[in-house]
Amino acid sequence: MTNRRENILSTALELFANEGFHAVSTSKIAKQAGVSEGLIFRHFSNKKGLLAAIMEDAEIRMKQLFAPILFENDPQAVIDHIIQMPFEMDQSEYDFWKLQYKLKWEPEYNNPNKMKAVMDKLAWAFQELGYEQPTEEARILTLLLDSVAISMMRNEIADTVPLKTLLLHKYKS
Amino acid sequence: MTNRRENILSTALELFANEGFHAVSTSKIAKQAGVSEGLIFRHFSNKKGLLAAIMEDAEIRMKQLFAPILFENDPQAVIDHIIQMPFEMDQSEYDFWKLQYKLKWEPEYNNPNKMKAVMDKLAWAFQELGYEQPTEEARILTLLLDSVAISMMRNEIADTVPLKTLLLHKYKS
DNA sequence: GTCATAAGTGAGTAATTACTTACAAATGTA
DNA sequence: TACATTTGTAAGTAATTACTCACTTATGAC
Repeated sequence: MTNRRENILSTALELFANEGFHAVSTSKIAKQAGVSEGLIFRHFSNKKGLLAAIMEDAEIRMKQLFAPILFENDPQAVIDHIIQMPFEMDQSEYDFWKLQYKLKWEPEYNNPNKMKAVMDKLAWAFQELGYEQPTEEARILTLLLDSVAISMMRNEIADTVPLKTLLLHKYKS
Repeated sequence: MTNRRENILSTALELFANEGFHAVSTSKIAKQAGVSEGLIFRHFSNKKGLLAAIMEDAEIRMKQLFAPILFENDPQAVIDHIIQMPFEMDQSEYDFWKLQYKLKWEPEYNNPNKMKAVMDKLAWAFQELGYEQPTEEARILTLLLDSVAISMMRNEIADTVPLKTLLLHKYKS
């Protein structure tokens, strides 16, 4: 038998990401996951608890994703790696990222400190490479790449290759 | 007597922007606006109709905001003007912009073509100034400035001055 | 002043909401 | 085998939802 708990988590992720937390009812999640509605509350106690469980999984995944960057000690490689991230994002990960970015609009889930380690590493890289304002450069690049990722998920960018090429070129030492 | 229709529109804008369309009930809007719930449906027929009315007002305002840029014919002034926009955004306009950006997550309200004229003008400016990939440059700058605006509204940027200065410097011919 | 129209209310409505509870089936452990 | 625990269900619940309806009040045109 398929793990029903996982089933609930993944269909809730899909629905929350695409329709929004408040727009999706527990009854709808249960139907789409093929389980009884009560089971959601057995496993997660709350609708918010369900979201919290999804976000806990997400936090682990985020740390895994950014770990290679934090361990990199070639500054140019740090920058290149970060630039490439949105372009390497797989379609199957869209729901995951959509939910992350959407929840940034809910103050209780928006935690900019989650990205602080990455920002600091980027600032270090810019400083190593002799940029005059490494902190601001790091902020600009992370902000830009967030926007790029979001825009890609919305299919607003027909051909992403020239964008990626230009960005890598702009940040080439 | 204060115009009750306007009252509904402005409190709905505030609530939709800060809590989300689905998270806010018509009963809550009515209470906060100090009107009967029925009046909302007299004026806007639907909850969605209320949102549509807000968005119609918004479209007019957006056009007014971007008009000066579209009429500008000094390419460097176009770029400078666009860069400065998020930094000149007043706190009183936050709800307006929050709603615009939030609704981009709902496919039926996300219309990238709304910004096409501005993007084209920016691309023209970059071309005039001899940039090698004006289209991509325009895309990058608009994406970045969206992210900057959003980040500012979330109070994630303590001091915006160095950011603005650096951006103007980066795009100085 | 008269009368049509617009603006506004308050008490409804059926449907849906998140969540509970009593119970059954499955699973692990000795 | 026996039995405790976990996993699962179906049928509830009270509260809230978007929306309607019968009615009153205000406004403007003549």
